[in-house]
Amino acid sequence: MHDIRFIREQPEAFDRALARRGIAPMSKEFRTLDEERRAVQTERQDLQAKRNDASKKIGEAKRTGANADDLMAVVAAMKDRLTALDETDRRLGQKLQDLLASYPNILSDEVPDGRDENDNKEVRRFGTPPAIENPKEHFELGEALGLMDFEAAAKLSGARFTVLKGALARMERALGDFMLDLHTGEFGYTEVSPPLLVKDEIMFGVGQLPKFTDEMFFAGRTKSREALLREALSTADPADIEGMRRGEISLEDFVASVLSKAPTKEDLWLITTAEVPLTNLVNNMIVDREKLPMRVTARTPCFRSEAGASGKDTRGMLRQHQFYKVELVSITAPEQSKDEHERMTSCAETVLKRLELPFRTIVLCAGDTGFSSSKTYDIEVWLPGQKVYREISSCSNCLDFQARRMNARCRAAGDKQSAFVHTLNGSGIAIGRCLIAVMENYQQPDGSIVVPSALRPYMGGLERIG
RNA sequence: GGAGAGGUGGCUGAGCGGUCGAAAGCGACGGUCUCGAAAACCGUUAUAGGUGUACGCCUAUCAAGGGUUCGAAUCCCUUCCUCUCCGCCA
Repeated sequence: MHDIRFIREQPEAFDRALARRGIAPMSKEFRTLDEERRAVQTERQDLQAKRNDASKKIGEAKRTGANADDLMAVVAAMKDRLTALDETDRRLGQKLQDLLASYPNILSDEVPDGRDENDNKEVRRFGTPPAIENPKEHFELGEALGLMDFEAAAKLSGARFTVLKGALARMERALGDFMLDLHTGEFGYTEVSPPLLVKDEIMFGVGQLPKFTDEMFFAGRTKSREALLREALSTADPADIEGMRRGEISLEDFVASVLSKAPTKEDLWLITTAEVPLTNLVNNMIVDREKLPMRVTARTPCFRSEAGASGKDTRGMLRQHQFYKVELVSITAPEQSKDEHERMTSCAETVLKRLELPFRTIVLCAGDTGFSSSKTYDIEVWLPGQKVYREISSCSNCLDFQARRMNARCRAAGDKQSAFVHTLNGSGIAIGRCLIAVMENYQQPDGSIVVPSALRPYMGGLERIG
């Protein structure tokens, strides 16, 4: 969500920011709409002031028993205009809000120009890829061990699901435990166990709604088609029903009209990441400045439809509809977010260092940076089976972009002025992909997998799988 | 799922058609007093937006959104949330 005052005061800067994302200039439209709305608002408020004044006098007159007919006539005369202004103000205000919420965040100056992932810049590298002869991919290793079952998963849920068994199921659990212990024990994050189903406004707060419904799963409660139909019909305009009966309105138009007015209340969305509930912990709050930065972490399942990735990564468990991830979220005061972003990224990197997995960290270019983010580091882990670095963590500084959508502020004790907080989120890290990385990097010629020493305490001392 | 009771400022809690952005108490902050503190006393005590160079003025907000009315915290409708009892349930 953008700040209309920023656009009003620095229209060129706003247009330049859009240009970096490959979006045509919009400041003119914003300013026209803004001026129109403020004109309406001013007239409306003046009229309201007059009405309030007259109403007050009517009250006094009635109390003393005097005649108030003249005054009442004055108020009645402005009624139509006022109603029209109310409506216009509401409409323009909504239009402005929707427009402000539909453009991506302004990129940091530190983000390199570029169109897509090919233009991302490496910032550092850790470890060296192990020399493995004829390395296998994780699904080959897992299936051979009998601990990874894609057929069973397909039977239960279709494509893009996995059944893990035995030591691999345990390793998944161990990885999450290890990460949570690291972040809470050494980096000061507070562990949270949040809801996995959330409301519309919560998805809006992090920028997931209204634009990205395709990526999400929806948790609707079952209702019969009849009930749904009756519910929709109950909102139909009687004039439309009559019109359709007389054949003046086609069935198609009638249905369209009913649906446009039908209740839009949704049930709940499955979270795509724990960022959603964790960031929204401060939704619609004014937080004490002294309590910032606030650092929280959670291990949760994540649910993604992967609608835009058909055909990509279909083998194995690299890209799933459901996977576990440990998420890091920081809520900071505005001046803290830049340092916090570096700190958070290093917290995520530490996970890979402790597991002794080779990785590199890149900064995403303008064209590859997500909607809500102003700057994003991706951490990519080495996968010997594919011989490439693959994304395993993404750490973003959203500045006040999400805070505006959520109305999340902070205020120092004794201060009058409040400010929007800054929000940051990062994977710390994706558990499913981490499991893959461990399997492939620690694979042995006989198909067994050595357990990284950092993980052994979490697996009852087990040193090798298979 | 059924029945009922509610949602008022940082908190407790009055108000139930007019002068109410809202009594009172608590808390917090400032002052008097004191060597200092406590007590006592006096005072201050929301947020957002519009508008003007400016002390300022105006608008909105008593869960949210509509409506009735000259006028709504107060009346009506819808939604959300909380609590109590019953049923069901890991």
